[in-house]
Amino acid sequence: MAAPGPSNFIRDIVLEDLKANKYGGRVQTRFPPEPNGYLHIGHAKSICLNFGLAAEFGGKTNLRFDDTNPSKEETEYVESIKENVRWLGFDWEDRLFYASDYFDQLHEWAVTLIKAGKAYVDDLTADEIRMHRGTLTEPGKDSPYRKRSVEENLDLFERMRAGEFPDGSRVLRAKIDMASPNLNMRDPVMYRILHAEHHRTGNKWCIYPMYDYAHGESDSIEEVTHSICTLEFEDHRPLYNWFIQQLGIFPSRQIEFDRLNLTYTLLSKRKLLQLVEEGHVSGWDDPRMPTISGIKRRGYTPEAIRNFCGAIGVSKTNGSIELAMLEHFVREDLNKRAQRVMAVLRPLKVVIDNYPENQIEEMDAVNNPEDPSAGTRKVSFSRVLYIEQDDFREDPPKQYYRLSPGREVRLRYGYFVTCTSVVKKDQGEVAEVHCTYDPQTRGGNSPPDGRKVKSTIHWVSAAHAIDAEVRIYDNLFLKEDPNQTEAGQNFTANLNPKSLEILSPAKVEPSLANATVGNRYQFERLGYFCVDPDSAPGKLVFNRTVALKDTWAKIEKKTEKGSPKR
RNA sequence: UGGGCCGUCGACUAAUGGUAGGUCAAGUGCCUUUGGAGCACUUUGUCUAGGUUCGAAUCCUAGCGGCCCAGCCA
Repeated sequence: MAAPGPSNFIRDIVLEDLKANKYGGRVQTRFPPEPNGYLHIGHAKSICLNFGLAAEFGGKTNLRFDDTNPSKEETEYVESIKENVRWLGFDWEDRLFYASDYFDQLHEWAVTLIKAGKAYVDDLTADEIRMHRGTLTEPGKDSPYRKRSVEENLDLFERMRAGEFPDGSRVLRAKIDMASPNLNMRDPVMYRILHAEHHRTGNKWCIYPMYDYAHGESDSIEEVTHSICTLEFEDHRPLYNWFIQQLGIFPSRQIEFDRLNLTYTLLSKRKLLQLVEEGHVSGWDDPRMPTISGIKRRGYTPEAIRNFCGAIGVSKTNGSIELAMLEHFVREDLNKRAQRVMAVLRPLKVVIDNYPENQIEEMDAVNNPEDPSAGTRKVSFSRVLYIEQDDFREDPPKQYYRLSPGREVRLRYGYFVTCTSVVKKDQGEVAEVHCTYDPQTRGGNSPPDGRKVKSTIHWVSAAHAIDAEVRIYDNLFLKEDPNQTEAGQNFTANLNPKSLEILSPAKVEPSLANATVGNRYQFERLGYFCVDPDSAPGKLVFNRTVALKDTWAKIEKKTEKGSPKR
């Protein structure tokens, strides 16, 4: 048993069922992805819910691939899904299942239903079936094949299975009610003919069960007690229950919850696939993608994602979580664990004129103020440094506390420096800044006279810094709801052309020389960054996971409205 | 327009007929060798109208609004 999980209505139901001893005190859940794409943060919500709930009550969670459609499913996807679930920190132990494990049983049950007069082979074309289905407001019409004898149905279904008929020529349908107000009950298709190779069963089958026929039974076979799924399957529940009742098999209880929506992001496997296929992103694991692989590469931690999933709750209202909520949980987690380091993204040369030409000092820097056990390290200080271009303004606006002519600031763990002059390029652009330092402020300590400084900025020693490429990410989409488009456009019209900005060369402190892929750091005053797999020996590539909260950016944005900037 | 589901601060979510609370966001102040972090404080909410009740976010009725369903996809 684990600690109590976050309260929600599904947990309440489980609690009630436990109290009523409904399943002999058992809690069995499952996470049932279709292996037709990569998992995304929305799936993480479901994974946390299913695994979390079972763990809390000493139950088990199965990983089951709902692989009933061979034309869309691939082994690459099952591997990525297994890896992602594991990375998130969950373990299905020996309970890895596939709906395809149940194809024989499902087929046998289909025969049972035919024998009971509850299923029939229909020769209508797909178009004809659609026309017979009726509409939302009008009942459907019975297929002319609905009254076939059991013998004929058995014979035809067997010949479907034997491969006698071409794709699409016949289907097996449940015989329920063509006048049902619930369209799912209007004689739904159970089996279709698909002469396609399945990623696991190969060419054994040329008929494949529909999800609606396979899903409930798969849960039943696994004796899943609480079958948790998203809202759109609510209308399907009566159908799943119908099959279970006709067959007299273990009744799992289906409970539906709202799928995750996140502002500025798309959570649809189909659309994510489109982004990959059309090359709008570099792949399923592009750090701008909301896939587990993408946010992992971006530098998110499993803990942050789990905390997020716990915090957003579970309900049946369809809403959209602000992206800021997700970002909060990465910052919260990384703040505690990420080592601090100094890095300059857009370098501006600073010369400290009164600092001895060949002198180098090793300054002590704290690795993580949130975690004293992380210790300290040395950083080299010298006469020529780089600071952030943003940290200098020749003509500082109100409330800008950083370096500007005549102003003194602290170089973190270095010295107090005062800007004395500026060297410009022909175009008037600032090429370098000259300063003087106060030797009495070594380590960045306040001088004996008690002089205070309004700002502390980061720096790297020009002679010691190493080059790196830094990738800055912004939202992939410009609109809160990427699906909101004008007529004739699709969501790709909302793509943010500036979602990726590459900064190179950035200058980072030399302690980063042996950073390895996946390592996460806080670049002081900038944000959290991690080493990208594109890195190679001597060529570091960092992804910005998320920026630090930026009070100055907020002030600047606010004043920008009223008055022109600068 | 048939059926199903859902409406609580800007966002998400609690309150299970009895004080509308939490998180994020926003704002203010304190603190600070990160304009980070932390701490303190503040603003804003029960879709509407009736009804039941000593008492309603909660129960009932009627409206209004949103989402889903007419794949041989899942």
